[in-house]
Amino acid sequence: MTVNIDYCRCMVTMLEVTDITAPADEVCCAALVKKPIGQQDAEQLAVTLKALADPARLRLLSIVASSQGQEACVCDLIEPVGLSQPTVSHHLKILTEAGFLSRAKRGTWAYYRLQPEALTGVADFLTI
Amino acid sequence: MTVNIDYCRCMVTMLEVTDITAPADEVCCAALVKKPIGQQDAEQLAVTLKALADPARLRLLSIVASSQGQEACVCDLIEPVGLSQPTVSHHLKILTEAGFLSRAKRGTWAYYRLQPEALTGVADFLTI
DNA sequence: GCGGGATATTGACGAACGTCGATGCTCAGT
DNA sequence: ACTGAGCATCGACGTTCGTCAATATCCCGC
Repeated sequence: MTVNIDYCRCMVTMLEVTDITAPADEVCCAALVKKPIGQQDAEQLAVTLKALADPARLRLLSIVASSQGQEACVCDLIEPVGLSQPTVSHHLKILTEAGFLSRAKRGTWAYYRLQPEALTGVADFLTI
Repeated sequence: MTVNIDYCRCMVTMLEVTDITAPADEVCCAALVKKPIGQQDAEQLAVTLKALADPARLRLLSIVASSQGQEACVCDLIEPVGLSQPTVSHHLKILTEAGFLSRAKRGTWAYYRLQPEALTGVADFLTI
């Protein structure tokens, strides 16, 4: 697996790692491992991870992601996850605010679409 | 970024994706995106992600990871995170049970060491 | 503009979580 | 053995979270 400098830059700016003092023996990335992150960065990252850390939201995200066009409306999600409509809307809102989904209203339907960059962004954080 | 088949196999076995019916137009990985995950898999993955989804635990993990030998004892972690010793022990236990840290007692000290595979395992889940 | 369908918001409730002080446990040195 | 240091566990507290029923909002077709 090769990781180029662009992936790193995305993370570096997000974590504002401006003064890297750790030994530069690694190629790139893994901001979490290079240098202790600050309190604010930790809180922001925790919010993002907390959006994923729920079985219902993981299933919703997975259903949307595996739908054609990586897109689905709320009415198609209620029955598969077995939760009430307000609860599904609640979870979709959290996923959207965290950047994992985007929302587009067409008619009376609300279509949620996967934002793959958000997933890869989190993944790069955890990759050595 | 190239992802080989071995990374995929690791995830496939973990999610027991035995009957992949989704179109095989993608090379590999991203079990979350290929096919809707089941309830049990979602709960297990949520437990793992929930272990990361806390500012104190992210900071602890980051401090341990950036220590020499990717290892640190509890007494070295209390002051940097600014929490009580019982709270630090509590968080370290959660991170250890989730597989992100390992614990080794030497004398009266308990040394926690980073388990990088756990991080890459989660990252592969989220990578397209 | 009215009625009905799809979705979002509100309010409420129980469960889970993060935190701490107090206490228990284990090991090293005396 | 006794003592102190390092760490884990326990019990308790306030907060956050996930969930639902009820209600509000938006939009389309008549």
